[in-house]
Amino acid sequence: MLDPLESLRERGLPVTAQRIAVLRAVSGRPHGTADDLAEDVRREIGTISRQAVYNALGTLAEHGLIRRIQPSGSAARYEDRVGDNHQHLVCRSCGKMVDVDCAPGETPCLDVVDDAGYEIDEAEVVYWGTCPKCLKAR
Amino acid sequence: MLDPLESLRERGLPVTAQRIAVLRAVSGRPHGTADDLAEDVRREIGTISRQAVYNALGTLAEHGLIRRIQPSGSAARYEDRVGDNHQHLVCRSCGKMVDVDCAPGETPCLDVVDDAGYEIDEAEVVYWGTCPKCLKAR
DNA sequence: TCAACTTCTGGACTTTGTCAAGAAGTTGAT
DNA sequence: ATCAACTTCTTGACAAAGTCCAGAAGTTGA
Repeated sequence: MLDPLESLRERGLPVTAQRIAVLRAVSGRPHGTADDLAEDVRREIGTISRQAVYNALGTLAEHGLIRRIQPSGSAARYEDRVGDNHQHLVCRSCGKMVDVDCAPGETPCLDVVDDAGYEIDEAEVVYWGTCPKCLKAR
Repeated sequence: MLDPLESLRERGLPVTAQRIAVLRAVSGRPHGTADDLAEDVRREIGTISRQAVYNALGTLAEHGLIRRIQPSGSAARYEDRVGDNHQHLVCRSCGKMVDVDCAPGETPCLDVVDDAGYEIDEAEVVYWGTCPKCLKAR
């Protein structure tokens, strides 16, 4: 990914140690939860408040530097792969999440028969299944 | 929908007043949260514990009598339209959720390039946007 | 009617996240 | 380098959604 500092400057966001560390943490642990990331950040810069982590994640997501995913029944997760339209595959049994690429060029079912007057801006796809490990354990 | 009592019997589930009432409540309030439904149930049968509501919702969902949807940043919701592959459209601003039908016959992007060894059983699609009311309010 | 099993109740507890107020840091202009 | 204006961070309280547990009650099939 781009240099965190540059990424922030580019968008006119004030640069803080917390934001840089959070950005690095997301980069280093794709699909991490806010808690996971807070731990990583603490390992890097000593301490950070929970609120600062949520603030940073929220701001970064809002400005398109990271992407927030929230699968059913689990805390929100974050990743820095943005803008490439990949989707996610989640194990029902252990919660493990992996990236999947859709058939290239195909946007999944974006044609809605009746949009009920909504202005649609995003389609989020989550595939549910069982991961190899959990399949074996059955 | 089918008679609640019959639906439970068919699946060999013990029939309890709570389950019947929860099933009815889901039927009568599509996209309701556990709390919404608990209120409806109390109106019908007097009292029910929170745990019983969660138990019933969990069991019913597990046996395919209802479907659980969990949009980002909101409590889980339940509906009794099952088995017809419709999807959901959620307002980013007020959280209102409506059903949408995909182009008939098309299963959305179920061809995954690399399934990472997972056994995929469901693709969940959530459309994000702004509802007519919130569009007007801007 | 009875025994075995499952579910329900009630309360404590956990997780995930938000709110608010004051302290500290960041930025751009001087 | 310094200063004012603004934003962010810290701390602690709070809230929502759900889970865990143990004992009471209900359900089912024999």
